[in-house]
Amino acid sequence: MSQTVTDSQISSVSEMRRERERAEMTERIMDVARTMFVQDGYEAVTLRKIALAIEYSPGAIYQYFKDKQSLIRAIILKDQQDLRAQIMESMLIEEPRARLIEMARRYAQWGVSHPNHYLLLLAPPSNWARQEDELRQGAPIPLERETVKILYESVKDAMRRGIFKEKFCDPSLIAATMWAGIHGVIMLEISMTECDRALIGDKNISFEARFETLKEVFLEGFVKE
Amino acid sequence: MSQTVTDSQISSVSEMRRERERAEMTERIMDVARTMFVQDGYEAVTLRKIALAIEYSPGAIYQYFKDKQSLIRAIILKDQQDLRAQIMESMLIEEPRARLIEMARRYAQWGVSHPNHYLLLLAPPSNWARQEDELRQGAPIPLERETVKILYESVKDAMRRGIFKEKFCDPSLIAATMWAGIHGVIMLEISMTECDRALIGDKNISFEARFETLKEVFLEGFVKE
DNA sequence: TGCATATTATAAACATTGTTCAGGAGAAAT
DNA sequence: ATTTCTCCTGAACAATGTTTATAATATGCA
Repeated sequence: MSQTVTDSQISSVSEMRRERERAEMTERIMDVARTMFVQDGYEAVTLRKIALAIEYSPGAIYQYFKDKQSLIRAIILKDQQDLRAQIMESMLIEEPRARLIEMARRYAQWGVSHPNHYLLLLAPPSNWARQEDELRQGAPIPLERETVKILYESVKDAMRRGIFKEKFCDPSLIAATMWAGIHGVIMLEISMTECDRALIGDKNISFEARFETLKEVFLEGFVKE
Repeated sequence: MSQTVTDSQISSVSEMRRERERAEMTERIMDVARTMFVQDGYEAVTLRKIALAIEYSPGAIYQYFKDKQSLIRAIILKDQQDLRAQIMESMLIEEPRARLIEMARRYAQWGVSHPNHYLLLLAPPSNWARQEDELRQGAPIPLERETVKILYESVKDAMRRGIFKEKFCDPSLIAATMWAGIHGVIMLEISMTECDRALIGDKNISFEARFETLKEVFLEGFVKE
């Protein structure tokens, strides 16, 4: 019944143990599922395979997760705390340009090293029902989207300090465009095959080179001087 | 047996009719499937639903398409001839900057108006086996990727005419970065929900505004003067 | 025409998914 | 000791893509 909700009134001691064992089991399922997911993507995470790996029956999983979608979401959500932490670290940088660059770099690097996570976030299967929470007005920002918010705030901050050319006066537009560029570079790296790359020039362009170029363009395009 | 291969030796007249009826049936299946696909994405295209719509049994479809994946690929491939034609039209523009801008605009507009096609191209389900043809060296460029090639050629042409700043000397890098940006803008439009948009600023930013901003940045960043 | 052959559609099955549910086995609480 | 609650299982269900034996039909040819 109570899925992720931790009952605040914990009385007896055995109840605490149950709660702990439940958490352990939840984590165990997630770990097994994560391995499959990271390796082979969403379809590879089969409830029966998980059940086999943890030596339980398929139905048992439903006591810990509402359905397959929730399970994957839980995994991604957890892994994204790492992303959020990484992004947050770049907030320590004072100089607005350097901070934005660092944020972008960390974001891109996370995306490239978590391709399946990233793909599922940006292009979820069309049969995924939207979570109701996300639609509700005034709901807390879903963790998986918070990083975008942070980027936006940093852009606003940078604009306040007047580093952008005057013609770019809308922080939302700047942030959106920056995000679009970064996202594109990530996708280029994630889902482009050797064949695709050949089309665009024989040379082996590294991810870093592409990121550097994007950085240059955005600096020359957005930033003063 | 012979799937898409049209036998070159057509002798009798009735054989021609069969061939024609076969083509008609193929198209009929594709049309029904396309409607579902455009509306609700890949998972919505159910062989049984198609069979119901065309009033045949599910198995019948397998005489016209190897499997579901081939069917969808055929649909996308066909629709992309339209994209290719659109892109090609911008080749008429002589002035390299204007041509690149026009190409980008047409590409982006196609993507936005064919979201499911676009998503499937850029982020195919992880269980999709790569077609062997695409891997083969020296194979003809798959139609779905040809547009990227055209973009690349136009960038090379523009560079030959010296419109880019000297620091950007690799056409592949420029093309890749441009494509990344355009792709990002498309994805922003396609797979961003109202909730996501709210995070990045309250205003309702239109797709056109985002495209314009990207154009500005790239012009200021890449192009001389 | 009559027969052989090739094409095509069907119905039924199969395998694999996610998911549900009745019931049982224990532990916990009383 | 009895009740209650939690957890797990095994079997089932529904929906999917896909295969196959079989029947129907059309074609080609004598």
